[in-house]
Amino acid sequence: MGTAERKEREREQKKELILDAAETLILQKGLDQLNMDEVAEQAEVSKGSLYLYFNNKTDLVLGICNKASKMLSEQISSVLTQDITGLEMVYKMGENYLNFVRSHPEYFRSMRFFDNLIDAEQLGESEYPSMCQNNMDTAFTSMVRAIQIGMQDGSINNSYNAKELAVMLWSTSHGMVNLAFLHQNSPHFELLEKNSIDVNSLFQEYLRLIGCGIATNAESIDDFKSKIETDSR
Amino acid sequence: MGTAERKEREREQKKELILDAAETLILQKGLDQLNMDEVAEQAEVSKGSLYLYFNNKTDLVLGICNKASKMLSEQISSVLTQDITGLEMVYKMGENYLNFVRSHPEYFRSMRFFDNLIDAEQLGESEYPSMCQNNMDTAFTSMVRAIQIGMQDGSINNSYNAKELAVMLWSTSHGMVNLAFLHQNSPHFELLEKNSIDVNSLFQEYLRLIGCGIATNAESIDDFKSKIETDSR
DNA sequence: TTCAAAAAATGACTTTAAGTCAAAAAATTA
DNA sequence: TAATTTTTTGACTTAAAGTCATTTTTTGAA
Repeated sequence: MGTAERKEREREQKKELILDAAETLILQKGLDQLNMDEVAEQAEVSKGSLYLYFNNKTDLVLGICNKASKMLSEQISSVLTQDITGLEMVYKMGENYLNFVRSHPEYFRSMRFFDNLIDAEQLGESEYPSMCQNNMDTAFTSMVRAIQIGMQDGSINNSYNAKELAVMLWSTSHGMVNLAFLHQNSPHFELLEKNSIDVNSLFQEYLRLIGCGIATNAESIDDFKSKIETDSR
Repeated sequence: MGTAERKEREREQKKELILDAAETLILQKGLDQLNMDEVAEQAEVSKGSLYLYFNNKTDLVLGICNKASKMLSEQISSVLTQDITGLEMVYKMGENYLNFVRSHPEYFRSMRFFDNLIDAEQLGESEYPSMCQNNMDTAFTSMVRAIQIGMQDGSINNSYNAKELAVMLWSTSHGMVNLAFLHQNSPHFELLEKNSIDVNSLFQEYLRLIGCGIATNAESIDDFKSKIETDSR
C-alpha cells in the first residue's frame, strides 16, 4: 500500500523543514542564541512537535551538522574524479574546504559544536554523531586517496606515510580554515587586520608551505606553484 | 592605613579561590557540565558570592581563560631567551604549546570556550576578553620575533613575510594541538587509533613538514632534523 | 460517505539552572 | 562598644529546555 513509505518520506521532509528553520536562526543570531521556542515559531510548528522529530536541542544541532558534514564530504570527495595530479587534488581539497566554510558559516558553526561535544558530553541516543563521523571518515579517506595518487604519479614525496600525512593536512587546514572563519564572522577577532594580512594570500602561502614540504622535488614544486597561480586568476 | 590595598588583595585571593574550584570541576566533568551551584559548593562560598566576584558564568570561565592564556604565553615567550637558532625556537614553541595542552586540558577547554565566544556573543562588561587577547598577542609577537631571528641567523627562509608566516604556524599548530587534545580527552574520537597513528611521531612529522617548508636550504633542514631527533630522545 | 481507531500536533505545565536581592552576618571605625 | 559600612547569604525570580494529557487530523474498514 505504500502508506508507511509515504509517512516516512513526510517525516523526513518535516525534519528538513525544522532543520532549515534552525539554520536560518543560527545564521542570523549565532548558535549560542538558538532558542527552541523561536525554532518552533520559525518552522511554524509547536514546540512539542520539535521533540517528536528530535530528541533534544543537541540532537537538532547535530542534525544540521550531519547535513553540513555530508555536504563538505561530497565537495572534498568530488575532487578525486578530476584529471589532475595527486598534489593538485590535495590543493583543491583544501580550497574546497575553505570555500565551504566561507559560504556556510552556520554549517561550520554546527561542526564546531559537534567538535566540542565529542569531548565532554555523552551523546545519548542520537543517531547523528555516528553519521557525522562517517561523513568525516569519507572525506578523510578521499584525502588519503589523493595522497596515494600523488605518490603514484610522482607529485608527492613518498617518504611520508599516506595516512599520517592526511591527518596532518587535515588538522593544519582545519586550523587555517578556522582562522578564516573567525576573520569573517567575528567582529572581535582582529589578528589579521592588525597585521594587515589578507586571508586569500595567507591561504596561498599555506598551500605553498605545505606544497614545498610534501612535493617530491623542485620541478614538481615549480609545476605546482604555476598551477596555483593559474587557478587563482 | 593600607586597608583598601589589603581588601583588594583579599578580593583577588577570593577570585582565585573560586577560579580554582571551577577548574577542578572542569577537569573532572568538562566545561559543559559546569554548574554554578556546584562551583559555590566546591569553593565553599554561597552562590550569591560567585556573582560578587564575577558578572556571570561566562565571565568566570573567561577568568580561567585569562590564567590559561597567560601561562601559555609565558611558556612560549620564554623560548626567546634560549641560545638557539630561530628555526629551533619555532620548533620549541610548538613543542611547548603541545605540552601545555596535554598537561592542562581544563585550560585548553577554557581557551576553546573563548574561541567560540569571540564569534557569536557580545561579551558584555567583562574585562577578561581583552586581557586574554593581550596574552595571545604577546605569544604571537614572540612567534614573529623567533621567525625574524631565524631570518637573521639564516635558519629560516626569508622569502616569507614574518607575520604572515607566524599566523600560518600559529593556525596550523593550533590545528595539530587540537587534534592531540581530542585524542587525549575524547573517548569518541578515534581517528588516530583507527589509522594506528602515534601523536608524538605525528607531531614530529608536522615539524618536519613545516621545517622543510620554511628552512632556508637542505643543510639547515638536515641540521634541524638532527636537532629534533636529539631532542626527542 | 461515515466513523472508530491510530497517528500527529498542540501548548500549558514541569524542571533545571542562571542570575537577583532583601535581609543577616561580619568587619570597620569613631 | 555601638553605629556604619562592607560582605555574605540562600530563598526567590526568570529563562529556556523538555514533557505530556488533551485535541486535531488522518486512515481505512464497513
